[in-house]
Order: sequence, then structure tokens, then C-alpha cells
Amino acid sequence: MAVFDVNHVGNLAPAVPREGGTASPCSACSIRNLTICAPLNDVEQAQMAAIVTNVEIEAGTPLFDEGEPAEHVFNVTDGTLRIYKLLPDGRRQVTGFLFAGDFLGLANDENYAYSAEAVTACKLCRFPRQKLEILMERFPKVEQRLLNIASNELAAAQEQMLLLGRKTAREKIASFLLLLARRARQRGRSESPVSVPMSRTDIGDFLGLTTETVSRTFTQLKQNSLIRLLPNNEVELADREELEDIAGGF
Amino acid sequence: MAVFDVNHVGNLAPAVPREGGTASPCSACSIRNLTICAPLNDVEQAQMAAIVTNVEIEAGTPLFDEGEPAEHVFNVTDGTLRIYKLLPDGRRQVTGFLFAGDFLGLANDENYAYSAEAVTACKLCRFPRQKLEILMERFPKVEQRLLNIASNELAAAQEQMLLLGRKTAREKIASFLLLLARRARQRGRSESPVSVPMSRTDIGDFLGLTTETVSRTFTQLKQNSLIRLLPNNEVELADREELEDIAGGF
DNA sequence: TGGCGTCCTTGATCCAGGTCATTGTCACGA
DNA sequence: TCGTGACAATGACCTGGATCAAGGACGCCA
Repeated sequence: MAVFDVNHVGNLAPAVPREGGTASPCSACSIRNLTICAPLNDVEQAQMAAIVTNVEIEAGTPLFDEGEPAEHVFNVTDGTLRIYKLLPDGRRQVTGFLFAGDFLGLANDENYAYSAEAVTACKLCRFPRQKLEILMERFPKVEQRLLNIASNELAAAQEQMLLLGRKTAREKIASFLLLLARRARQRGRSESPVSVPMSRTDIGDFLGLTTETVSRTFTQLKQNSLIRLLPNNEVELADREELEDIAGGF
Repeated sequence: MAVFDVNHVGNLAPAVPREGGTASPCSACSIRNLTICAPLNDVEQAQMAAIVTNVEIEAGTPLFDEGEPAEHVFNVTDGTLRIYKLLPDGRRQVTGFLFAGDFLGLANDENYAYSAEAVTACKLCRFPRQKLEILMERFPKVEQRLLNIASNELAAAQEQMLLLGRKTAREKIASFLLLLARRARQRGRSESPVSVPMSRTDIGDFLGLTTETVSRTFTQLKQNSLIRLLPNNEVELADREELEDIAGGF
């Protein structure tokens, strides 16, 4: 698996992989408030830093595969990942896209329930699961935070089930663009134009559609002047109000 | 909302609604090991019992609606519920069926993210959310248990997304029957014939199909001698092996 | 024990989105 | 600047499951 361990955050000089160390890069973490570290003070955070390893992976490379022993959990600090499940004949369901601040690897079973791959180059904080569990006993705040995250994801998953089971292609695409916009806002990025780093195939596999249908639906929304397709995989939400209506099933 | 409060578990004589009381019916709870109370000893459990109210609802009645303030969480002790989300024009996605031992009401937002209704007559343990949160601080074991439950549900939700987005009608129905069988085994009920208490419409709304397609697919599986439709909404899984293959997408 | 309402099944037809095939676009590297 | 390869768009056609429309079964109560 093409995972590169580095022990820096941001663009500092790389160094040998290590776990923890005294000088915590976490104190400089710009997205700390989005991560599982959010509820910790500096002292507590240093203890988290002691078990964390920073890893980087290139676009397109796997982080872990479904069924693999779930030895680590991760916090994304930069980039975009996709998580997905496969059927034996290759049909794929992307169950989520993850961005800076997102947490992954939660598996109360011994093994990962899904595969994770980098959509773009990614940086992540990696925690050994066992060590994190020990820390959680010491810091119930982290466990609470994790429960919060899990609750949120559960609500998002139900929303996605509604989309997959009951929405039309047009409604699915509108919902998807608004989801990206909302997530971009959360991390202080542009909502419109919104960055759409994943391929049509990824989008199709996330929405239960084919690439062709995704492409056609983008074209259709463009012709209706609801969106504009810009260079660099950016999409302008030209009529956000109407998109919201379509996404909501009105 | 047609919710009847009673303070007994099982078939003891009903009494006026109350919260807790000294004589805990929980010690007689036959499904305790499935609930959030599982990790507690008798003394701790008595404290849980002090904040619990037993409620019963008839088949077809709502327990709570999406968007309502989430004041309580529940543990099902008997019966079957459906949880679902609606689109404005009435399209419905059933996001889950709940059975004895299942937990519901987790919402880290102020409001319920979905509606819940009884499929059959149900009995539940109701906890005021705030009081439970206070107890969780005292018993981190309960919070851990809740995180476990949430992780499990998350994995189940992803499996359901795979089903909704990528499986055929035949694969969906096979998966559904096996899901019911697995859940029946967990609570010591018959796996085959398995009880299917919900209507074709409920099943369709769970699987992203219409009632007609559900009905036709049942007929088709029956004609292939994979299942037998028995009286009293029971289904015999005549060729479980083959059903597993179909459900798995082979 | 018969009538009624609800749910289930079945048939005929339709269509949104899938499939298959081709062409267009664009980033990148020689 | 040109070639190349991967991804996106578009067109023609097909099909699984939806829709529309009757019947049929069955439980429940008078």
C-alpha cells in the first residue's frame, strides 16, 4: 500500500517517520476544531500527539481495504478521499467523500467495513486504535466527540439512503452539489464556484447512477442555467434557490 | 400522539405512568444483554431504572416525527418499528426496522432526524435524553456501549447504501430476507420460517422498490423454490445457500 | 356467514436511466 | 506544437422496474 509516513503538518521539511515526539505539530493544526482533538486542551493534546503519525498518500492510492484488520483510525488534514464497498462483480457503492477534518476508520468490528482511497493527494493523522482507546478512557471528552461524530454520520447516512432509494437523477445531482457546497463552507472554502475534485464515475457510484447519466444531468442543469461548468473541476451554483428546491424534492 | 405509558414490563398488571420507582422491572428484562443497559451491574442498573418510563404503542401509531425536539431516547423491548424519512410529495424511505433490544432516538442535533412508527404493537423503555446524558457521565460504559451501537448502525447503513445504489430487485429481496433471519437469530427467534411483520409497501420503501415489484419478486423467488410463503406472514428460506449468493451479488 | 376493507398479486404498458458506441476536450510531456 | 491518454459528453437503443389497472385472498366484525 502506497502510504508515506511523515512527521510534519503543512509544508515543513519532511523527516523520518516516528510516533509522537515532544514537539507537537498539532498545536499548529488549522482544522483542529473539526477533528477529534477539538475538545482537548494543550496538555491533553500533547498526549494525543504522542500517539499520532502523520501520513501522506498520493491521488488514487488506497489507504486501507474492506475486510483488513482495523488497526488504525484517521483524521483527514488535507485532500479528499472516497470510501466505498464493492460487490463481487465489481459494482461499487461510494458511501462517502471525506475532506479535511473528517474522521474515518471507526469499526467496532475487528475489520474495516469499507475501503478508503485518495481522490486527491491527502494528508492524514493516523492513530493506533488500541492506543486511542486507552486515551479515550482517560479523556471521555474524546469518546463523547466520537459519539457526536458517529451520530452526525448516521444522520447523513439516512439522508443518503433517502437520496439513493427515492430521488431522481436530477434531484440526486442537485443534492450532491449542495452537499459539496455545504462542506466547503464548513472548512472556509468557496461555496460557489465549488470544487468538484472527483470523477464522474466516482459521483455516479456515490449517487447510484452511471457516469453517462451524471454527465447528461450536469448538461441538463447547465442548459437550465442552474449551474455553470468552469475549468479546473469547478462548478458555479448559478441558481442556488432552485437547486435547493430540486434537491429537496419539491 | 398515541403513546400509552405503563410501568410494567411483560404482562404484569398495568398501573399509572410514573418514572422509575424503587422496584426495578429491569432486573427481569429478558433482553437486557441487547440494550444499552447491558454493561451495567444491578446497582447501576437501578439508577437507570430510576429515569426510565415504560411505554406501549399500538400497531400503526407514531412514536415521534422527524423534526420534533428530541427529548427522549428509546430501547425497544417488544414489537417491530419502522423509522423513515419523507420527501415533500410523499415519497418515503424507510431507513430501518427495529426489533426488541434495538435503540433509537440518537440525535446529536436538537431534533429527531427521522420519524418512528410501530409496525406491530410495541413496548419500549423511554429515557429523557438530558437525564441519560447525566448518567452517561457517571457510567462511561453506557457511552461506550452507545458508541458501539452507533458504529454498528453505521456499518449497517453503509451496507444498505450498497443495496439501494447497486443491487437488483432480486438481490434486494434476498438481502432483506436474510437480514430478517439474522436479526431473528440474534433474539432467539426462528430463522426459517422467518416472521415478516411489515407490509409489502414498507418493504418496498425500505428497499427502494414499489409494492408491485416486491410482490413480483417474492413470487419469482417462490417459483424458483428458494422460499415458501406461509400463512401468518412467515417465509421459509428453502434454499438459504442460494439466497446468500443472490444477496451477495454473485 | 357474509360483507367489507385492506393488503397482496398479477397483467399490460411505459419510461427513466442503463448500456453500448463514438466523438470531444483537455492536461501534460516530449 | 503535437501527440497521447484519460476523462467527459453525446447519441441511439434497450430494459428493469415503475405505473396503471384489475382481480384475489384474507381477516374481522356485524
